[in-house]
Amino acid sequence: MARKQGSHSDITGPRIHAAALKLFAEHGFAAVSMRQIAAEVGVQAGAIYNYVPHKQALLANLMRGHMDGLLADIEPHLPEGDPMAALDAFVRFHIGYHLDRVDLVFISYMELRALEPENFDLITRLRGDYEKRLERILIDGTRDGVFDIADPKITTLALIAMLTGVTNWYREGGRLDQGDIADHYAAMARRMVCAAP
Amino acid sequence: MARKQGSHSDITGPRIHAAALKLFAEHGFAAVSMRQIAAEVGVQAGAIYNYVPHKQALLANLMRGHMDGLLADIEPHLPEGDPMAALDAFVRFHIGYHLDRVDLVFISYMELRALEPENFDLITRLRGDYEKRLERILIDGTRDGVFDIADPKITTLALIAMLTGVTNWYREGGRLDQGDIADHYAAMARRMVCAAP
DNA sequence: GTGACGACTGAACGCTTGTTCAGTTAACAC
DNA sequence: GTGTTAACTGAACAAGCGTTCAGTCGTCAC
Repeated sequence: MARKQGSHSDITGPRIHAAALKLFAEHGFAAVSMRQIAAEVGVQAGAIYNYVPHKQALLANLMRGHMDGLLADIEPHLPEGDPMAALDAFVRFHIGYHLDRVDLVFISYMELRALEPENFDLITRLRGDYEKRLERILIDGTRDGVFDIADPKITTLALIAMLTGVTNWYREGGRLDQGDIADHYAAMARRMVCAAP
Repeated sequence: MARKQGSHSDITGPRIHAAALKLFAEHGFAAVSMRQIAAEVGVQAGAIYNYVPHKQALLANLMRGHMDGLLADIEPHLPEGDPMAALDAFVRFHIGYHLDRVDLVFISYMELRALEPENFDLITRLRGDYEKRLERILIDGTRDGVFDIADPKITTLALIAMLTGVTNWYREGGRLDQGDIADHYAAMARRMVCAAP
């Protein structure tokens, strides 16, 4: 038996990537075999190679898609000219975007080392671009005197680590919903960048 | 040829664990083979089984040792009765301890999922114990009115994520040394838990 | 000098890995 | 109805996996 019913090329490709995402997040890139991914889709391992040249590309595609989406989506979310509002917007965007894509975030942080140098450099550069968005806000706010920040680079990294950490413990249906969480983190972020009393 | 010179049993065991630590941190647990670990030590793969019953135990030993050390070491570092001083001490201890053990921290966060349920539960519980130390400080400080914290649980998780994030970018000989970094993070932590101006 | 023992080798075990490819079949164009 | 093609199977490939174990050989106690 070969094709089962109708043409599947436009649906199998995404399904393979979705299965890979799920399994990579659950077990790690190296611990997942092409056969497991194929089984999740309901297909033989060989079929995957109609859509992807090798296993590495599966991971690279997922990460690349994640970073591209992240950079494209944040652009319209950041108001110009008001650093405090921009920081607030960044926090809420970051938490919302990441909580909606926990698996993607997870593998993008965990499996960087599984990438070949070329892909590694690309993803690292894109992540740097994203962090620059926040650093820009902090620098602008410091220049305007609305923030009091000793080292914008460190504060950027501290904030991003703090925000991304949410994905490690957030569970849907838990004590707090996404809105509550975003409120808390926005408040903490605001305190971090303002002068102490 | 068997033994090369002198008795090695008390040195080979630690060397195997050290090699495993290095390689797990570099490539991930699943991506490292027993033969690679053995080669790093200068021994055949079979020799590892004189020291460890299976690969999984190698990982579990490393994580267990890390968490035990962490919990034992923090105890004498936290002053009683002064939440602000305790928070400061916690921040400095956490950063110092983690920056001295970047590889251990890395695999303890990354490879949790590679543990079998029994080991997973153990490590997760130990980590919870550690986080409780910080949460206790925050709760005490809030009770005493020196902190202003809406949700101690969330602030705990936010602080720990922020602090542990340092291990992702710190490089020895970089722009800032450990002391500078600890100062910055201590200041940020203080702001996070105090009422905004 | 002899015997016991601990530390290690090296080969082997059955299995799984990523990847390739000739062959099969449903769907579509004409 | 025929021919073409896209989608997929299923078997095969060499390589590598974790683990076991009989055998080898320094070292030490007596």
